This record gives sequence, C-alpha cells and structure tokens, in this order.
Amino acid sequence: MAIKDSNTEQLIKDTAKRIFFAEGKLHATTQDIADAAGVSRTSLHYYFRSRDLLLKQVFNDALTGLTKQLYALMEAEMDFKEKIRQLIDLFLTETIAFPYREIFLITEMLDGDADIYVQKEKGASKMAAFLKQIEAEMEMGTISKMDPTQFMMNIMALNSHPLVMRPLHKQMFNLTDAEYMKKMDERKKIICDLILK
Amino acid sequence: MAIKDSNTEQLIKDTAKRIFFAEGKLHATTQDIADAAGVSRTSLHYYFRSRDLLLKQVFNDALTGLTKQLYALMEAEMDFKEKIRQLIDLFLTETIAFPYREIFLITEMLDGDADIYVQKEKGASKMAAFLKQIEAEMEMGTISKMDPTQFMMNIMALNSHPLVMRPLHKQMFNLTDAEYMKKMDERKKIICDLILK
DNA sequence: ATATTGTTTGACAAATTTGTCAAACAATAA
DNA sequence: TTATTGTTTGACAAATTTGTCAAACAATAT
Repeated sequence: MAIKDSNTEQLIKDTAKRIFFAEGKLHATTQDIADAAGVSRTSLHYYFRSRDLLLKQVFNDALTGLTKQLYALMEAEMDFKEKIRQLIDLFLTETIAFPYREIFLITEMLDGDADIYVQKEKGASKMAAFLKQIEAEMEMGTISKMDPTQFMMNIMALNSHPLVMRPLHKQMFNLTDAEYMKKMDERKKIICDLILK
Repeated sequence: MAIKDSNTEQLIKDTAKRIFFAEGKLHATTQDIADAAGVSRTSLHYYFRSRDLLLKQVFNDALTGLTKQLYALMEAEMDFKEKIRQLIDLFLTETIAFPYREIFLITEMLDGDADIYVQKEKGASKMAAFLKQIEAEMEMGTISKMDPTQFMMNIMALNSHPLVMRPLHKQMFNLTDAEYMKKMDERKKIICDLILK
C-alpha cells in the first residue's frame, strides 16, 4: 500500500483555510481550492466526499483555532493586567494571520439559516469564569468598572475590526500597505492603553 | 405606455440590500433575491441586465450609504465632543440597521481580486480634513493624544464589530437575542466614555 | 515477478445558477 | 376601438459548479 507521504488531505484543507481565512475569498469554488493546492478537484472529493463536508471541517477548525489558545490563556494563572496584555497580543497576532476567519464563521452560520452549528461550544463556561475574574478585578480597582462582557467585546473589536476592514480603510485614510501594517503594529500599545484605563 | 407605479426596480434593489446588508446572506443567488422580492428572476434581468450589474449598483449604494451621512457630520460645525457623540450615535444606528454592509463591501472587493472599486472615493479628503480637526482638538486637550487615524479606527471598530459578530458572541457569552440588543443599547454610552477619555 | 491497497486523475454526468427570448399582459394614446 | 410602449413572465439555452466512475499510477507485500 502507498502510505500518504505528502499528505494531500492536509494540504487541501490548509489551502482552503488560507483562501478563506487569509485571503477572504468567501465565494471560492472547489476548483479554486484544488487549483491553489495544485491537485485535481477529484482529489478533493476523494478526501472530503463533498464541498459541504470540507467546509464543515474548515468551519470546526476555525472555531477551534479561534477559541483554543484564547481559553487556555484565560485560565492561566498570572497577573491580571499582564494576562490582558497577552490576550490582546494573542488576538492581534491571530487576526493578522487570519483576518477573515471570524467572517467566514459568521457568513457560514448565516446562510444556512439554521443555527446548526451552535452546539459543542463548551467554551462558554470558560468565558463565564473569565468574566467573573474580570468583574473581581474591577471590584479591586485594577481596571475601571463596566459590564465584563462589554469589556471583552471592546478588546475583540479593537483587535479584529481594522484588519478586516483593511481594503476599505486603506482608501478612506489614504494609506499604503506599509503604512497600514505600521499602524497595526502600533495598535497593540494603543489598545492596551485604552483598555487598561 | 405603462408608467411604473410599483417601481419594481427599486423593490429588487432594496430586497437585495436587505438580504446582503441586514441578513448577511452573502452567497444569495438571483433566485433568492427574486423570490424575496416576489418577482420573477427575469424581471431582475430586465432591470439590471445581469447579476453582476445589480451587484455593482448595490456595491456603490453601500459605499454611499456608509460614507455620505458620515462625511456630512464630519464637516458640520458644532462642539467637538458633541460631534463625536453624534458620530458614534450615527454609526451605531446605521450598523444596527445594516450590520453586514461593510462585510459585503470587503468580500466583494476581495474576491474580484482587483482593486477596481478603488476609484471615485473622493471622500478621502473630507476624512483627511476631519483627522486634522481631531489632531487640533488633541493639541487643545479636549481629548487625549493619539494618532487621529487610530482614533477613528477605534470608533468604527467599537461600533461595528459586536453587531457583525452577534451570532458568534451570542454563544460565546451565552446571551439571548433580547440580552444582546440590550447590551448594544448600552454600548453607546460605553463607547463614548471609552473614546472621550 | 504478481497481487494488493491506496492515491490521483481525466472524462463524463448531474445539479445549480445565470442569461435569453418570444409571448402575454397592462395602461395609456390616437 | 386599435396601436403603441413598457412590464412581467414561463420556457428554453448556456454557463458554471459539483459529483461520480473507471482507469492509470505508485508503493509495498508476497
């Protein structure tokens, strides 16, 4: 038997992720993906049976990739402000690598008008625990008081949004790519300053 | 001649906007749009010739809808902090009505891998003028100093992102729709507080 | 060597989506 | 009335996208 030395399956999935998460081509066809991976479209069907099943795997990987490290950091034992700083750093790094991952998730959830994907998100309890910690730190005066959920939403928004909106913001603010990335680098400090009072 | 009493053309375009901007169904077909508008797909072709031309109109309307009121407010003469407050209010109101309008623009720009749309954005000068005003106010100490572009990005991010991410945030934070909208209402004040030092 | 198993692909078929056209229809003008 | 013009649609055609299948291929086991 020919054992898979090149691992085509992983190559196809990684290529799909690159196209969807990094390049933001949400309308990509199986042909687009196969071409980008340098394999025939039939290979894609051999490993994933259908476009739909490939997308389901990509979807689940997106959810995992988005939450896994995040939740791990939330549970970590360390100085609270330092934890927030690392959270912002992690979020920004991930978003630079995969700016459109969240959007992929959202659009996939919305156009199969079902909330079929809602399950298995057992991370909600970890988030809840972290929200409690935030609240406690607010009571202690480490950071200024507000609804902890809003606090988290602020962090996510400040990190994600500018990277997603890059094509639009580039012309609104009349920026080159180099200037844009420079601003994104500077953002880490700006966000920390804004969030940490 | 039969003058258009019902204005099917506008109905079709408005329906398309609703599907794309409000419902976030970025993969909607011409059939989806025609069905939702209660007309035949042929009518859509009668008025717009092709799917592509309809989308181009919708795209331009999205750009206009996003920037027109915004730029008008930026140019208005009024107390600076009040202007910022109204800016946040306008942004939030618009985003609640059309959460996925920006995403539609972005994905359309990205998957026709060209920057064909880049032109005609003559609003960049208005934005530049407003950035200058922000900088001046920072010098005067009205708000704390930072890169004015980053200041604007912060406002946009804090407004838009949570509404776009609603399907995901709902389960991450374990919220009902009612709870979610309540938080969105509360956000106006939270964002003002955060932005206006 | 041959057999066996897994991989890859081209050629074909099915399904979906988009585009075209002529006919039916409605409303007013003459 | 009939004619004219604009609107709407069903039926058909074309194009695109997805899915299937048998054959070719590669690598190892016997």
